Amino acid sequence: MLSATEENYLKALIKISEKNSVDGKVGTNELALDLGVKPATVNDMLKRLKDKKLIDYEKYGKIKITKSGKKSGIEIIRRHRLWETFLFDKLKFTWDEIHEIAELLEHVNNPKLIERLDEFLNYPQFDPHGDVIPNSKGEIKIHFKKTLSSAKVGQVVRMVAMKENSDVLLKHLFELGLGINKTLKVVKIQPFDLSMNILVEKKTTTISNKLAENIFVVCNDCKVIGECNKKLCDLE
Amino acid sequence: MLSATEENYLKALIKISEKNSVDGKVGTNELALDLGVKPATVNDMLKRLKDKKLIDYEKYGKIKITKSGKKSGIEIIRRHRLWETFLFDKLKFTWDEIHEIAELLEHVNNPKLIERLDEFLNYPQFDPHGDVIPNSKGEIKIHFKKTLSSAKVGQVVRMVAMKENSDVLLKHLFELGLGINKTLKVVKIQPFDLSMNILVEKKTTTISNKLAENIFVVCNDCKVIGECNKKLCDLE
DNA sequence: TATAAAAGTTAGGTTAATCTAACAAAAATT
DNA sequence: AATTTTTGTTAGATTAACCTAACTTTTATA
Repeated sequence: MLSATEENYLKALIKISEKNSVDGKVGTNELALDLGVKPATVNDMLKRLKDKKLIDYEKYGKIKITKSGKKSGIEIIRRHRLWETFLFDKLKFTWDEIHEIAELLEHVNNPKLIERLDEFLNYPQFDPHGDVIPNSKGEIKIHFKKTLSSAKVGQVVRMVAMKENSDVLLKHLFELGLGINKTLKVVKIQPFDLSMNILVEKKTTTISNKLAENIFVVCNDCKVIGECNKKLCDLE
Repeated sequence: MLSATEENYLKALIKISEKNSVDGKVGTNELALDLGVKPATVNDMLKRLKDKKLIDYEKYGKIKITKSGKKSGIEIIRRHRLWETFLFDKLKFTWDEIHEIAELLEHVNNPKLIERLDEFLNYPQFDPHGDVIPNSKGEIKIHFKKTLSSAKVGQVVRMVAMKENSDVLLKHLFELGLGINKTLKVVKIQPFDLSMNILVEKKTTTISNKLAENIFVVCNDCKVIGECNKKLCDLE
């Protein structure tokens, strides 16, 4: 069993090591800064996390999350992103409101609750910010995010995010039958103004190039990678 | 701001003082037993709750919750019962599963979350166990729970609970268009076997006396009482 | 390479929430 | 009324999560 604090350390560790990239190793001060606590506090916690075999760590060395730590951390990320999806899709919160509330809900630890929530939300693959939701096995789909405007005729893509969260854009997309996690096919691109004919849920609509530039999509058949041995997203 | 532990003390205090009835006063050992901690632990906490003006308390005296304490406590009860309703109605958990999960979710403190959840659930008045859900002002509707079989012809009542939670009963009720928070009117009672003709959502159906004995209802126009100066329910 | 700066550690302290063991007060019973 | 039982309190510990202040190691740079 992990405390909410320990869970936050693992989450931060995954986030920072994604950023640092090269070796995925993290420093004490870096962690402290991210978590908003003092380095001395982090130092105490590192001992605890090491005892629980959630990190590899030697005095004055760098921090490296273990397989087991990563597994737990990804579970928290999964919970966070599912709750964000719930708050956005069902309770109609806006982009900027969901993170803070999900930070609280993510620490409610009940596996069946998360499975049922996933089912209720119809197994979403992306949260409202366009980030991948790890599946129940902790696997993460690697994907290549790009704007819809860069898609080719005939391609089937899945919408995962928007460049901005304005009400106008949101409403416009809704009217077109578009939204996060919706799949669409590029039917035709007008050479004159680059406007697109797309097929969404058996209905054909036309969208301007300007709109297409504001929609992020991923290809619809990327690989599932276990245990997060790759970056969470934005991989190129 | 209250800690989850403090919230649990207030909840327990309200629950026990409802039971003790007469003066609504509670003892240290009683509280300790309910919360599953030692009396010494409770004693420490009493000092803290007194400092925060959540209880009235003198050494060796009885514990009495204050207005402010009751207000907070009722808010926790509201959260708990709304989450239970969510888990039952939306995530399809059973009666016996919802309490435990709601015990965790109730401590997520975000007022807007609870308002939105309430709205999403369509402002339910009773949780799946048939207990009243306090409204957003902390007001509690006093009601007189009785079995549907005791209702008279012409009466309009609201279903609030069942005697048991069997799948068979649940499915049967669902087929009849019945369920918690549904309103129904008694159209006719057959003198021979006491079976009832009832009107639910513009549809008339017949239910046996045996079934009617297993359904708890309340009259549809009871008074709203502020600040919980009466028992939560089961008032006669 | 010596030294200054940055990064990391330790020692000692605090608060919330728990415990055990011993004690004190109140209530019940003989 | 005296005594026993129940109830409640205090003192002293523990653990998690935090802090400050002082110290040490590593890294960067003059």
